[in-house]
Amino acid sequence: MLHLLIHMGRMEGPLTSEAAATMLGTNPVVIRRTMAGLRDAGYVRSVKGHGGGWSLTRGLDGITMLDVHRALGENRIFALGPADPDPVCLVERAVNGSLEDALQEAEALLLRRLADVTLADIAADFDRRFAALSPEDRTARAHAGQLPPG
Amino acid sequence: MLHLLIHMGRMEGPLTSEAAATMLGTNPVVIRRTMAGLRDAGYVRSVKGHGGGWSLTRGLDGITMLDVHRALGENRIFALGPADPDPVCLVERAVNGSLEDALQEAEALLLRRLADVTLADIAADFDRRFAALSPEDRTARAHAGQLPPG
DNA sequence: CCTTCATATAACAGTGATAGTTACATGATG
DNA sequence: CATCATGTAACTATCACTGTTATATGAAGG
Repeated sequence: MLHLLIHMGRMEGPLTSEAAATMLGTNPVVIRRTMAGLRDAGYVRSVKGHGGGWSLTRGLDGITMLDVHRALGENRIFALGPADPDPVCLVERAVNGSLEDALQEAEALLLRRLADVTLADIAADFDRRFAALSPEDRTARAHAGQLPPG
Repeated sequence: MLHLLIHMGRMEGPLTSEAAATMLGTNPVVIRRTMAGLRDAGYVRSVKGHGGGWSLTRGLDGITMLDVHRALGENRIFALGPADPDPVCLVERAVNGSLEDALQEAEALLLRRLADVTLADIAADFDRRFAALSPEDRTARAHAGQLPPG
């Protein structure tokens, strides 16, 4: 999804769900479902009808990885977690306590890191990767629909 | 599962899968499946027949939360992750790069924290919680099958 | 108007991972 | 040799997620 937003930041005009679905090898309805979260959070806008589609409401430098993560409702960071969040057994409570301490520290660090990186930073990283390609590769990539920087 | 191991560390004799399943409100076969990982990693041993069951091969201070996590084969720490681990698209590669940087940092921190805590530490935490109970509560808990410390 | 394009959303089907269950084999104990 | 307990295969159930179909709504252009 980050992927799509960055592509959108480099395009003129809106991106249709149809086109986005083709890019990601999925279905337009799936795109709409997912983008709905980003629209509700105010990062993108959707327009119906001729010439419609999805577009950003702000620059790539105004959206962090954390923003996107939250807007997509992906609040579960870890695959681990307490089996029972409020157990009666004191042993279980002690287990949860230790586990949660560790998880919260790691989660806090991850969220800080995600908040540090804007989509513009990722786009700049793309530019570096593109510039590192040989001229032939650059041409091939451009023909494959991957726009060159600028 | 940590739960069970700590109970085992405070019991005389082995714990049957049947009893463990009752404790966790699940099925003996599920217990056997899960404990198999811990047995293969050498933290517990299983004995068949009369008086058989599961027992620890070492003290609770010889097992960390990380040990258990690894032995259970729970290698997926995060619910997040790259959609395509090796994409052709350079934008996707740039996204993966930024995401992986953040994830790896957080994962490394979490693993350090998990490795820091032994099951004996958790058991000690249990003791503190138990000691903090009123005498009546302590009696009630003991009758409910939750052994007092010592 | 009315056709076309595009999103909005509900409803349903497919899919994969995990948990639970049943069944049977094996081994240890008394 | 009966009983207790694990080992394991095979099947079912459940749940979340993805994909699909169908219908409604709204915007643009002729």
